[in-house]
Amino acid sequence: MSRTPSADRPAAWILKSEPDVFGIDHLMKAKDKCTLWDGVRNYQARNNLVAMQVGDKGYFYHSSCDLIGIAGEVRIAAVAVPDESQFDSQSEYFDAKSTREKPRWFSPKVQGVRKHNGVLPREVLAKTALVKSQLFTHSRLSVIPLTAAEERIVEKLLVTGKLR
DNA sequence: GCCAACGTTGGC
DNA sequence: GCCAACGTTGGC
Repeated sequence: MSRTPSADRPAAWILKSEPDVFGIDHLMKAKDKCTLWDGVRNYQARNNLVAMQVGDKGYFYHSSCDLIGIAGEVRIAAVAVPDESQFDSQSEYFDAKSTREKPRWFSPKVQGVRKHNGVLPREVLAKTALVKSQLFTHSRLSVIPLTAAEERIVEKLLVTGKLR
């Protein structure tokens, strides 16, 4: 996986999580507001996690819940390291085909920046050009890159108070 | 709880 | 290498 600097890199990421399991509140209360983003077991999402660089911006997205949408902002605090849970036979994320020499799954360190003053609902995002983003075209992908134009749309919606 | 989308697995 | 079966995700 190459790490080409700036130009064609995403302007921001969307990180999905179920708030009942781990939501923005959990992140903001964590030590240093940091967590290792583990448990992702999808190759496309994995590739996105590995492409993340320190300082990258992300949006914390609540999925599979009452109020689906963007709930906060995060930043990447450290590049991805092998996801420990893949080696743990007791873990639900255990992967028997993964080895320490050749890990399959990786976890960047994600730090909470802020919890928004409400949730920017998915249905609001759906009314914008974001319908063309992978958030909508790849509904099951849990780690999603945003272009600069897409990020601007999100920022605008946040500023204009489309929160619920 | 249902179901569509879609990624993964395994038989051939 | 194809493709049917199966499992999972996630919106509704």
